[in-house]
Amino acid sequence: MAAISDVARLAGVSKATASRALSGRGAVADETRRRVEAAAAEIGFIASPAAASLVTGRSMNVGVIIPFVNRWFFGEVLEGIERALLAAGYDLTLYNLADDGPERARVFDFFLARKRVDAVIAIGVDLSEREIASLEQRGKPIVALGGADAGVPSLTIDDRAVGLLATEHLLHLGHTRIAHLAGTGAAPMPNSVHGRRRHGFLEAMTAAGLAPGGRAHIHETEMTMPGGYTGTLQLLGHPGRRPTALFAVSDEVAFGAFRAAEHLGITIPGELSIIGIDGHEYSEMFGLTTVEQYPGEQGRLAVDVVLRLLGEGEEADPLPDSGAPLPTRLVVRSSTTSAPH
Amino acid sequence: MAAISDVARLAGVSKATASRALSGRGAVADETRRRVEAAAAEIGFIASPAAASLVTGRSMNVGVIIPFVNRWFFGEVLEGIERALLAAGYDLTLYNLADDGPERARVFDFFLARKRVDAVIAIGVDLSEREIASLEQRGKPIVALGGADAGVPSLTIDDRAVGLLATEHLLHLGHTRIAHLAGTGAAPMPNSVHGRRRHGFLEAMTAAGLAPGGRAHIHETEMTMPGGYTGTLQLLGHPGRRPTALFAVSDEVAFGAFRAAEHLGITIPGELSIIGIDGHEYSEMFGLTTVEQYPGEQGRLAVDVVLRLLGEGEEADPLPDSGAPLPTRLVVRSSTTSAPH
DNA sequence: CGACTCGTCGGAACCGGTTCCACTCATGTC
DNA sequence: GACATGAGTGGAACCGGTTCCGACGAGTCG
Repeated sequence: MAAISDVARLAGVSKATASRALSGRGAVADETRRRVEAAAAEIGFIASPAAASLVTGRSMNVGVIIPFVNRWFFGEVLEGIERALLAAGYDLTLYNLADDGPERARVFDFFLARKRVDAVIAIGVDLSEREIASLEQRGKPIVALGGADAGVPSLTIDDRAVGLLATEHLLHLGHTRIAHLAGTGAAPMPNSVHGRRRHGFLEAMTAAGLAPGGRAHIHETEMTMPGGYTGTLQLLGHPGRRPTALFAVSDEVAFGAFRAAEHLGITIPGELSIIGIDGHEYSEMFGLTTVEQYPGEQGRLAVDVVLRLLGEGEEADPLPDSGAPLPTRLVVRSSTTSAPH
Repeated sequence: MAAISDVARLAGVSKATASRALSGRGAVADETRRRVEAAAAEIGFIASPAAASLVTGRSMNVGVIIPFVNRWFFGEVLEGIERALLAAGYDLTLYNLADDGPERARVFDFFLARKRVDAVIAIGVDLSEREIASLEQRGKPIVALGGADAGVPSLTIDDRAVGLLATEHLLHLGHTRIAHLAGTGAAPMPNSVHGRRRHGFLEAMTAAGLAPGGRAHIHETEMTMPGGYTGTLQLLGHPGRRPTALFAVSDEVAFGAFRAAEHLGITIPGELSIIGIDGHEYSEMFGLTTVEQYPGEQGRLAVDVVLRLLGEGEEADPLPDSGAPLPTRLVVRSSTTSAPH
């Protein structure tokens, strides 16, 4: 209701001075600033973002594109981003793009094309060249997180190395019959997160002289607990020599494997060792050995990069080693042990 | 880059007519409209939301306050809201307010007080009177979902009835020693979701003449899988006559109970029946009997109410039975069976 | 045939800030 | 004491739409 002209009148200054006093830009005498601030407080003045945005061209708002909110990794990233953005005075506009349906085009061509977001953070989505070009042409920085995007600053762990590390952990324990529960599309999409983890697995197995003949020991499944459950049932359910260790592409998948093993009467880690990836909140409860990553922190980092790209906090904090993969850590718990015999 | 004045010039009309043609408000000849639309398409005109918002006072943006994004119920609600809002041409600005820290005041006094959101949807948060007043005074409709908010339109299931229903299911199966894993704060906060479910439990037990003497059969725990795990260990871990049935305040808590039962060597449902609440995506995998609710649909409904409050689609769709509790459904699976003997 | 209605359109004000530019005045320098 | 310097301030333009109001022409009616 109250406009800056009201504040100016009450404080006995011009609109220009009132604006300078409240925004902190430009020179204003301390005494004047105090008067303006007092006047603003008195009438409960709150600046209209629309008006400011209209003239400055900046909306103090960042768009976040995310394929799921209900998967642990994505939820954590989102929380981390939200916190960091809020602290910097930015709003977060959420776009949940699960599939590549018509909504996706609408989001890019309408919602994101307008001058409503200053930048875009894309989590785990592969941006097409057209989409990237559309945003960059409008001067909107893009930061990718966990995707396989070329041409835009992107933050990601080294999924290949992580797959290698997890598999080597099992190899070091003496396992030779090791199965991998991969994410869907891992084989046909070698550059996806799933594909890179699968690659790390194969690399370690090959190096150990255990390259699986067929693909018998790799099973692709959805990245969920039920996916891990049914995948494990199929992997271990048939007779014959069973694997003694299982590398699950994510902790949630590993949880499903726990449940399947229970169902099949297989003890963990006695008859089956299981390792996952993520450092899921629940992994401790399961006693799951895992390679941790830190999605909340990754979200915060993505915001850092975005803000720098927007010209904020220029030299405040040092540049993060751009290009360097994000940190991970092997955490050994009770779900992995030496191979039987 | 391109402004509406450019479109107007190219189409050979005034700014006023161009605006009318593109926004659909006001009378414009069909032929003129086509010319304007062609001109807009030619130069890739996209209206600036800030400019429109400045004069109309509407931002086409709804704020959503949510305490967690990584709990199944909340994530599903968020997805439902996002989809519905997007379809209506609205943006969704996310505020993740986990605790009642200083951020909360900042969100209400700064972020939400500005003219940036047209309305607010609050999920599972108890709004203070001051917070409600602050928003309503600025003409911003509020819709509450799953909270215990008085004074604002609120959508919720009948948690007491759900607790009653779940407990009666166990009673009908002949169970008499029934434990309840309640959410934290259920007893001191009888109006919370946890409190109302607990109340339904007690009501059913009392009606069956089984009112628990002490509170031995109720254990409060965090609303997560690890919470259910440790809670169940404490509930069933000590010697003596164990409960034969467990009513978990949520499916996630129930999942934790499954894991704890496995750990204790208790078979389900042979030695322990378990029922949850939610209709969690994973409940089928666990074979969990549960009282389903439909958070995605609830989110959609909340958007319906908000849009109506904003004066959109006034009589398009009929009013939902305001005040009537949201639908739930008992789904019996393999985790519950008749009491032993 | 004059008056009136109605559809269509243009001019101009306006939303609420920010910022450029010009101006004043106190201070410092030679 | 003349002059450059710079902090502090006000006036006014401006961002890019929307909408009020009035004008104009065509069709209708008495």
